[in-house]
Amino acid sequence: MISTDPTTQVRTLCADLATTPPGSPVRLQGWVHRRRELATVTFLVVRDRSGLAQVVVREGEVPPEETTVDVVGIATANAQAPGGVEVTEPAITPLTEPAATPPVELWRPALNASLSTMLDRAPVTWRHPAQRARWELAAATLRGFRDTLDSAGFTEVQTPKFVASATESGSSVFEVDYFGRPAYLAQSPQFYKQQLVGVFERVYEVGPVFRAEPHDTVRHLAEYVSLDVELGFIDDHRDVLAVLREVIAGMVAGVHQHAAAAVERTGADVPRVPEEIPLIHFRDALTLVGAPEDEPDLAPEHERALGAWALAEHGSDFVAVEGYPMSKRPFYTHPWPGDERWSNSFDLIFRGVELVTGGQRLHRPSAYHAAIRARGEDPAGYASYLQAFEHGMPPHGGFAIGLERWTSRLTGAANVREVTLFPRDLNRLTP
RNA sequence: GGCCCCGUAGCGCAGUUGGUUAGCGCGCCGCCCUGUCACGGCGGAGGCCGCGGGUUCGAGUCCCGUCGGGGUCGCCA
Repeated sequence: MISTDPTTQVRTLCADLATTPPGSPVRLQGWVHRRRELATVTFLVVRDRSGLAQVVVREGEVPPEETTVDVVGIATANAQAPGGVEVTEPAITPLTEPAATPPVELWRPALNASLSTMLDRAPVTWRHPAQRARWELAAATLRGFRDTLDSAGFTEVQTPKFVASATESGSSVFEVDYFGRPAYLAQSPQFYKQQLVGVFERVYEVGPVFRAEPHDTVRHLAEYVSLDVELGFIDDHRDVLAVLREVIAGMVAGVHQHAAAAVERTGADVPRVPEEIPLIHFRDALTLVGAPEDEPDLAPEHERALGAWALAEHGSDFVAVEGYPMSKRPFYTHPWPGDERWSNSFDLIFRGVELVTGGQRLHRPSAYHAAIRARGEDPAGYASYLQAFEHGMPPHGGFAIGLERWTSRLTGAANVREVTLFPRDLNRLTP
């Protein structure tokens, strides 16, 4: 006896229908992806998190596209059905009111909508299977990131996003009203992750950071996801680079392991991570790209040139640049031993875009006092942060990866907004 | 923020040197079609041409402003 009582029928995922024995009772739950109404039969394509399934309706109305439905029927083998199995003799129960016509044609293989439409209609446009796959790549990346660090003895931490002072790297911050006094949204977890190295030795954090910089470009957001890592008992920044290499390899493994279908759907070009990421000193990088030798930073054009060089010379999608000028780095940056014009810091360029910044930090309290005074500031203003160093800190360092930049390079998206669920930028605060 | 380009129907677009009823494809609605899979056929509805001002007998079209979108540079993850 086939049960048609929805409360007693176990749910079958659409993707599992193809392997369901013919004749079995099944229950699908999902969205009406598309109706195809013919003279004597209506094909109802149901979409759930796993994929699509075809339901054959011989009589009665089918709710409009995007309505959520519960379908109880029989798995039936049919050579004409996509995947070879379809659901027949269905009892279709809408789970909500008939859905309003979607603003875009979600059932088409490719979503034909401008970026502005995608973003304005994000709650609906993300439903498109190809669109959703982009975020699945990000989610799989996060799993790989966490798996790698968890198994290397790191502790995941969560640090405050309300902070008392706006000091750090000088980038603009958002001021908020914190119970009547000014506070700021954290532009990075830098100070906290360092303090927690004093507790856990090795920490990482996945969380939002906030930048009030008026950068209106394809690779800037006012809020983005930062993958932060910090670890103690290192010799110098190259130990940090070695960890970064393992973390990136773990992210790539995570994508392959958890999002193979999304890779195929998006056509993502998942990089191979070389055993040794090509490493070049900042001053040599300037020479290589033909920039003036007193240039304090690499322009986007130079980063693209370096990316092209790494690919041509080393067959690598990645290149690390070490030794950035101290003058361009934050006060906690450790100088290059023997030549204090340079720093023990690095950037990692992925396919021509700056993906990671990291390096060795100062760890002696005396060095912090000197560095802060050298910037014309009073160490007293950093008292709560400096506690960690005064009470004993190991040599340490770390890095931060921009998630959206990673996924945009992975998918070839021209704009980071394409791979951000609900982007926040200069003009956009909704949806 | 500087510079360049763009705002026309739900979506994607066309619209000639300024000219009177603003078009196309898809979607949507109705009817038809023996199993489709981007189904197919016939018909229909749907637009203050982003907003404000100006030039002109006349503006979707030209000019100014403004808001929004895209790109690029500075800067950054």
